[in-house]
Amino acid sequence: MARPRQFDETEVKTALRQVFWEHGYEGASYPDIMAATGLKKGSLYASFGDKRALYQHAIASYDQEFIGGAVKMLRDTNTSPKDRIQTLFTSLVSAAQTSQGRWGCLLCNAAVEQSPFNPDVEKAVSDALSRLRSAIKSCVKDTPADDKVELIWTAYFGGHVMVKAGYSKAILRSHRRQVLSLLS
Amino acid sequence: MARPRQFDETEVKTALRQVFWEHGYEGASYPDIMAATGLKKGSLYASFGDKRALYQHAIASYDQEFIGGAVKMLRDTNTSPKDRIQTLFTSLVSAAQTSQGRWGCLLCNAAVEQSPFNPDVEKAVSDALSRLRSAIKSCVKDTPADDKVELIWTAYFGGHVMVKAGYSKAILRSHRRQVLSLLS
DNA sequence: GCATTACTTGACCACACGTTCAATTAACGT
DNA sequence: ACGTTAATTGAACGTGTGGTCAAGTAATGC
Repeated sequence: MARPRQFDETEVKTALRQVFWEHGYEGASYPDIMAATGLKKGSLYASFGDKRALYQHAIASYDQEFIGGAVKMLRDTNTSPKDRIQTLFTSLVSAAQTSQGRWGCLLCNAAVEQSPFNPDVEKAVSDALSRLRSAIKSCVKDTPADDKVELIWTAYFGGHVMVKAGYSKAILRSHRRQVLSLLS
Repeated sequence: MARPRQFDETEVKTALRQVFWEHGYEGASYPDIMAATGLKKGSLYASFGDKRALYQHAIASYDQEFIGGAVKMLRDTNTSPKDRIQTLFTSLVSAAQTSQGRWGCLLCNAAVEQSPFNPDVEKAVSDALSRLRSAIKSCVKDTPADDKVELIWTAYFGGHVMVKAGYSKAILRSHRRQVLSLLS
């Protein structure tokens, strides 16, 4: 056989997720990407493809880790629907004004800056968003918010816009309280 | 005296708004900007400054025209609060899947792609967003949605994310109905 | 030990970017 | 008619971009 890879594929994908999350697609340059992953351009091209492909890997990693986690949480019937929605919006409060920058939600960022220009991004993003919507739907089923799925859904991503815009945790807490009031 | 300007300043600012709205900050190149405004680089620099300044002009134009218009509408007590909120979210439905592309909301786009990196953008965007929030607040005062200002506010910008993501008018209409149900 | 094979490296490419500026053009006051 | 002054033009600049590739390196099977 031949020389084995000197990096862990999952670690690299996590680094890709991080660097595109922080800088956006166009804002992340190869120097940034190389610094984040520890790989040189050549290795990145050989193993993962061009910049667009790297971005798709970043989206996939975010989808799997964060959207996947949220969906699982929202569908966990061991806790009350209200607790689950509270957990979802608490992650938003945590995302506001952290010391490590305001990254918002990678999917939300990708939707805004890339979906209209890149069909692959559009598909990956809308798939993930729709999955979250379904999870919210199943969570609020048989609650007073049964007929307010889209409202809760957009409120979640609108909250991420506010995080990017620089609003405080206090605003996001008010926001969370108002969402939770729909469920009682 | 000297040679007068051969362009209308307001028209150029409108063109700047359009081109950054469509392509985003980094996505709009000078060829794009020159085509949209009809001015050459030199004139743009002499009259409006560098690319960051052009972007600020675009944001200001959007703020004045669209946010200003929405604020005025929301504060117009000649129509019912519900009608006013309906008008606001009908603009969202119209923004979905138009033939001329999915531009969303320039302020929302600017928040996501530039606010964390450009303090001037951050200030202009959060000012405008806050003004809209105040207008929503005054609109829903003394309605059942009196305590749901942040929810309606984020739902509006979350809706713009969905427009960018490519969702249909039908989804946006459901969304509008759910927002309006808060007011009755 | 050696050939094979895959991974890694860094130099290199063409191009597009935002920006600058000297030269040109055109309107005004005199 | 002319000089002044600002607006306009287009070529040029340096830099950074995403992408390529031949040479070097290291692990495996024989």
